[in-house]
Amino acid sequence: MTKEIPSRYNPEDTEDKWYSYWESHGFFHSKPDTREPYCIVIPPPNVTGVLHMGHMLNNTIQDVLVRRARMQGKNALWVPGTDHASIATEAKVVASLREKGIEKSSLTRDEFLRYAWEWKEKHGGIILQQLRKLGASCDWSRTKFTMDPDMYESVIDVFIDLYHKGLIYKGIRMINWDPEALTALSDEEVVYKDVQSTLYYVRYKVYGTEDEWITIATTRPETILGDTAICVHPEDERYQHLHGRKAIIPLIDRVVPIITDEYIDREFGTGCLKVTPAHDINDYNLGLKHKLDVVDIFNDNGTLNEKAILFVGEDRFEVRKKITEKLRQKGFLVKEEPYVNRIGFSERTDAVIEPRLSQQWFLNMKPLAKPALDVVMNDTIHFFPPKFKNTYKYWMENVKDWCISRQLWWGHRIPAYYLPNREVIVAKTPEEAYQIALKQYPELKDLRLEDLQQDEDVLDTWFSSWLWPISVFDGIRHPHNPDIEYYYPTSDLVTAPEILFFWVARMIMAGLEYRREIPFRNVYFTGIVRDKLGRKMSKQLGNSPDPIELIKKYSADGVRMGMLLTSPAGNDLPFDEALCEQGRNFANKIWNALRLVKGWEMDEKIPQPNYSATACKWFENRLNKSLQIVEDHFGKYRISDALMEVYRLMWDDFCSWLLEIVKPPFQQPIDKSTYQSVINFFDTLLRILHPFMPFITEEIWQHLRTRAENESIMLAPWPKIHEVDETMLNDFEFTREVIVNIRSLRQNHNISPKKILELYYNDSGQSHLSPNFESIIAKLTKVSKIEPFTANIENALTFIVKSTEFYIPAPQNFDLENERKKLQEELEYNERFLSSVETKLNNEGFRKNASPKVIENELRKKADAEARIQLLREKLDILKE
RNA sequence: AGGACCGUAGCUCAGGGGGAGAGCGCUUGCUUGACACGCAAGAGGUCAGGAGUUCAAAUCUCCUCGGUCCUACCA
Repeated sequence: MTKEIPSRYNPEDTEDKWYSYWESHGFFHSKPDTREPYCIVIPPPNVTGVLHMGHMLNNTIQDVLVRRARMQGKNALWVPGTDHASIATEAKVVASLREKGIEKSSLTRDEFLRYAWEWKEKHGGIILQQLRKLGASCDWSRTKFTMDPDMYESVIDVFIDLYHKGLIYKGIRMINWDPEALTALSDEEVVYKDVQSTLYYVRYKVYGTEDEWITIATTRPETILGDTAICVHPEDERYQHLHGRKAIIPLIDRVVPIITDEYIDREFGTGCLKVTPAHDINDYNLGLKHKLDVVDIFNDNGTLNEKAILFVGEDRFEVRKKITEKLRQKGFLVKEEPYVNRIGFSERTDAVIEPRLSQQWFLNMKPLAKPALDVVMNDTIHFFPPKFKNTYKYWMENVKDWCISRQLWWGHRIPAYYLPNREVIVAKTPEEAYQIALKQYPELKDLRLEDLQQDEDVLDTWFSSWLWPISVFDGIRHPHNPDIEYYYPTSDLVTAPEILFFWVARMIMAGLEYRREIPFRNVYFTGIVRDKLGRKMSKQLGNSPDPIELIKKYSADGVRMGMLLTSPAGNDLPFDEALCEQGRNFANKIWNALRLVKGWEMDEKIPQPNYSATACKWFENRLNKSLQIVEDHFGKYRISDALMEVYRLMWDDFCSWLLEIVKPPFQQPIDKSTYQSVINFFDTLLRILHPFMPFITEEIWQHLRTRAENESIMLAPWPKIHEVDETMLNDFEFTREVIVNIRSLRQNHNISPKKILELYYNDSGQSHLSPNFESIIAKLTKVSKIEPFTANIENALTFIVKSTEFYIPAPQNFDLENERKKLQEELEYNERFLSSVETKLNNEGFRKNASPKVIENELRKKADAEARIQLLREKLDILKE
């Protein structure tokens, strides 16, 4: 009748078994129906990626939310997918081609893309495969990729639409150039680091003088070749005489104006700035303002071009060394000093970013940002934790236009077509562009389709991810299809605060622009996973454990629990393997609880003992109390707190208390009523635990009762909360304290656990000992009788719970001195406590201002303390004799 | 430089004006007929420091010190 239960839980086999069971039965699949929808779209990981600890955390949380929603009877859908990560993927493909001896430059665009797709098919699915190991209940039939044909088309449609709305434009701007990847980067893709460098002081001769000089300070002497001005502060007394004059650039002898601007910091260096509008954003702005020439001296790859005159074809860092030497030789270098400055690096290639003037496509963000700011500030979208609203607000109010073009091949190619007359047409296909061109420019009579040249660039990856919650349901191309209308807006988004602007903000903008509706109701920001030293886990540092190895060691359930336990929303998560160990231990504990319960033999004839009946009633209430707490935690997205509550309920209340109370003596059967209650409780506990530890809960749930084929705990209903009888809980708490005291006395006085004792209590006050609980005390502490005491008992061990005094006649000589000491300490503590309460009560201000409830509470504290003090004194008196 | 958040037990964190909490770790004792990945009992805190508001402050306000993160970037 019962399946054989192995003595040891084997997670590896079990987890694979249940995952394929769930998947093959289509339990993850969702389609629109009449139920309330619950939907999460996965933050799409890179196709190039492998699972790291950040993913583990993020996806575990999503799975918890989805599984719970599913059990709550909602139509739950978790949409998986990946993004194409243009820079990272292209870099990987280029590298792998190079290993084969193929240079990207020798390939046509189409040839290269064939290789890229090949690479994607081979390596792109790893991370989604790994998510299955974690137990992720994604609807795999809906797996999306940002370059799927429908997704691709959505991106192109949006580009065209925004272009026609006048929000997308092409312009020359100072952008962040990655000379290694040979592409522009957005501001968000640049990471600044402190770098030890040198500040070079270089003197320029003042034009028209024999020996008059002006000295500037720079960290980039190589850019001297692109200088088009020298700038000083208009009020700087040192340079008044130079206003309106000119200076000669060393080595190349170009004559440039000396201009004045209040932008200059007089304190820095010499208070004199060389201006290179082509290679520095601030200089560029100065150049615009003062109408300076722009001399761009760099090639795409960071080497110098012929405009530099000197060092043509050499790398910028080589040139820095060489020009410094040359300036020194010719007496232009006045001094060098060490200097720490912040330098931008490419997030992807780690190359030093070159600020560069370039023609790029931009998206005007201001009109999109305003409504997106409002929905967050007025809590239409909730942020957890809410502190991120501040950061969001700041960014949205200071939003800059988004550079959306990238000089790459892997990605969504910009649908812009250039005509021979250098005009540009934005259209979905070359044919369409051709037709428009004919209409728009009748003068181009001989225009042929082949004359149109499509823009070479692709779009920033985020320009596809920002549509994710809409495009995964094909809601851009078909705004009224059943999926988008049913699942959108999605429920929760779980992501890292690092991509608040990259992604979250932009999704909100896109949602409002294309659906007139928010994309999700709640955003849960996870913490950043750090190592024990507080460093962010990263591939570069090599301080991140391999999640798959962790799962092998501790089981997926164990790792999930480890991730969840200390991860309050938005806080950093200092990861420690010990947490996974704790998860594994917990799994072992539940497993053994199953073995215990299923090992019992049930006998319908025997009556239910009083202790079991009472314990079951208590546990029923305890369970509901916990459910209330868990519900509250979930409502606040406090997942780790919710799990901890369940953990303690299962381990402490269920295993350590309930099971120990109802456990029948060795090889004796258990009564039917208790047995059924315990099985019911166990069933409920497993259901509450299932979202956190899906695998072992399924395994045990299937063992617990005979289940039909097609049944799964995944689909079992989330327990309903019933009312809680607080008196019951208080009574049990009192009982528990009595039991702990007795156990403690046994240990402190070396009384064998097997020795039978007697327990007497002082019945004079209002006793807190409820008769129903006496049988529990008797069972768990091996006392033979529990009675009110009548006469003084000599040689008794005593303890006090609330204001009831308990006596245990000592079976042997106990440590009198020790006992006296403990009583004395307790007495002193109580006296101190009483005096603090009395001070408060005697304070007239307190009696006048405090609420009656508080005063009543203080009076009760006083009465309790007085009673305890009296009892302690009496006991001490007896012991002194 | 500007802003946000945070300093509570050895560690990681809850709590948020009226009796200091949890998990892990630690100590002690246990072959307790489910579990040593365990059972039981314990120890451990001037709630960072200072001032103020209040009858009452870990909690509210201000200052100091320390930490984390975000934004901007000075040649």
